[in-house]
Amino acid sequence: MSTITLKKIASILELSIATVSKALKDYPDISEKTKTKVKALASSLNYTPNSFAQSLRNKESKIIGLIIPTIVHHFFSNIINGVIDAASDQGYLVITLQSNESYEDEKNKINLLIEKNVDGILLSLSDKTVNYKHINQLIDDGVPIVLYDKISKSVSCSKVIIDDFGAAFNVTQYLIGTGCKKIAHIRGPLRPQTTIDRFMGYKKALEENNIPFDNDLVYISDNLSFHDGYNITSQVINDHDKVDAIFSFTDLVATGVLLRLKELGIAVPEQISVMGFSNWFLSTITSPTLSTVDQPGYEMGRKAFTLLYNELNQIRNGEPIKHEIVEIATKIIQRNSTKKI
Amino acid sequence: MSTITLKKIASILELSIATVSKALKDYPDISEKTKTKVKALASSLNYTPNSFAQSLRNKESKIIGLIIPTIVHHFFSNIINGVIDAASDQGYLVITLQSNESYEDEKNKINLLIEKNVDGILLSLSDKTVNYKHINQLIDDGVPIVLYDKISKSVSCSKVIIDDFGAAFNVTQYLIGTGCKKIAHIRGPLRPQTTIDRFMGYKKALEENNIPFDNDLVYISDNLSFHDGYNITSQVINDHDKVDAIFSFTDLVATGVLLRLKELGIAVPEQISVMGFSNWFLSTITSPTLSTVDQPGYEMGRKAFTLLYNELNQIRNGEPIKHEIVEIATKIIQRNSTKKI
DNA sequence: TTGAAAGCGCTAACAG
DNA sequence: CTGTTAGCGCTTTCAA
Repeated sequence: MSTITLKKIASILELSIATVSKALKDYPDISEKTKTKVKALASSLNYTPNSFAQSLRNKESKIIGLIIPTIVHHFFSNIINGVIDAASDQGYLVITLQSNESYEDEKNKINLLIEKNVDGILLSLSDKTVNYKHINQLIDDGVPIVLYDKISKSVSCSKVIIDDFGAAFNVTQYLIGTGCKKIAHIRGPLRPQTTIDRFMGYKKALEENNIPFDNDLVYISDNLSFHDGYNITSQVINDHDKVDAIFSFTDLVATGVLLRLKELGIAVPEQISVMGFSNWFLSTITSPTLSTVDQPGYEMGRKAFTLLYNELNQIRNGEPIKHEIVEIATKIIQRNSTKKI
Repeated sequence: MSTITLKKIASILELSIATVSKALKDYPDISEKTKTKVKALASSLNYTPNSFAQSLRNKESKIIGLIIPTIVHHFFSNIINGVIDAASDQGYLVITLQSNESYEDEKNKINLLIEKNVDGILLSLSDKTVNYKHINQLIDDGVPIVLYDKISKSVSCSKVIIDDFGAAFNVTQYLIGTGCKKIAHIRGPLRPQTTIDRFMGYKKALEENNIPFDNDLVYISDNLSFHDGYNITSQVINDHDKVDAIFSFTDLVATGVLLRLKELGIAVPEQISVMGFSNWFLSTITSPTLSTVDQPGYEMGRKAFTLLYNELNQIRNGEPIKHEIVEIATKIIQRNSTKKI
């Protein structure tokens, strides 16, 4: 494909490059006649502007970077999908990179993106990231950035988060509403804010319902795995009498809970209600199907892009940049592992 | 960030832009002294070359496009991951786009990528794509493209495929080896080559073992869904006596099979063996766990990029372009839904 | 060993 | 209404 350039079109039509350029962009100061002539030739020649030249002039690439902790992951896949869709609605393309929950990777991937002159970055902090110099550096350099899902309060930029606290609060409230009184909680590792918030929501709901919080009913799953759920369930049953609900901070772990309970001959939900979190696909095919919390990843992705897009526009218009923090609401998906109200 | 350019560095050091450029790239005709001086300043100023200018000169973006039928999908996520990893090993970044299994989307997304001047494209054909003009156009235009997973024989370019025929053949052979004699097959829709190949592999293995092929034992799942598996199992049991194995062309459907068999009180694998295909995560948490075929998505992604990269190099070196067709081997994952040999 | 100059393809201010 | 010109930041040839 001997590439078509404005120059080529100009020379064929015996016009100047500038005129051709303007004609193609419908500048008002070009006659209709030339416009149609130029456009006709351009489209028949299958002209596409050279994006490098455009970017070089306009100082924008119409490409954004997306750094995701783990690509092979249902929730994050949905986020990727939402970001790509929302971006493409505005004519943006997205370069995706994976941080592998590693601080080093996170820094390196950010650099790669910066070197490619992306217009902005969408980032979910890795679990291991504890200092935010690299992020603050970006912000100081004027690179628009929005944090999604795993964020930090000590970084000043736009953010999109799931309302984990509220979600866990509602779940616990809901379990209590179905008559549960002794609710165990399987929480995640101590670090990420999300698992902290879910734990706090659980605790708060107990308190508001005058159920004394018992720390012995809280178990930690470090691996977020099916087996953790399985093993912890054995412990729960061993340690306590009359537990009537287990609220797991993620579906996969809850799936392990379900299996272990079935093996132990404990009826779900009659004897023990089981609640997951995330609404992964697999929660629809366990037996019984798993009640859970829908985390709208797709919507989160869309929203994250939108916030970035807003900042991009503010910059373009020379307006002051307004950071925005958006909480995405979750909703309880009631299936067969919990009692009806 | 008042961006640092070669010009700026040059003026600070009172050198010419050309010298600075060459010093940074270790040209042999620059003195060590200036080189170190230039490099020191550049790194202290945090200089990163403007990628647009570079691309404009070098006519390459070091970005490739990846068109994926469905982003939220375990197998495809793995492919994305493999592509991104392999690309980043060679300093390439990847823009991901989704075709939604739509012919129109496929064409549009390709255009977006072309407009961004990506160096090459990785594409899995949508199920609805029946004519290949747009692809052949690309190839004629000299855009390197490699097809992965869902390919077409009528397009002449590099390709990476799963050996579906061989995989299904091996599965069937394996089932026969465990003593199964009346093996039902749940196949996918008529169109995509993958489901055809799996069906053909099944058939061939029966023939080679002198088991007469019976078309009544072949069922079609149109939705690739859990419920299809569930419902078809009812039919299978209803239609036939003594079926001793059900080989489903995908895990999700097999999961439905397992549930229905359990409900019917049919022991797996004692009475009926169940075999899936794809080794999705969910096959590890069914009960019993599901024997299946591992489709190495990650490896496929890596390989697809590698083929593209090879072509890119051939072009750069002015060599003739060699198309390569690679078949990725699968392996049987033996779990508890089939009898041991 | 260094630098001047041309040019990649496009845009936009300005002149005619 | 059209064209000239300068310049975005970089690379590379050729001259000094």
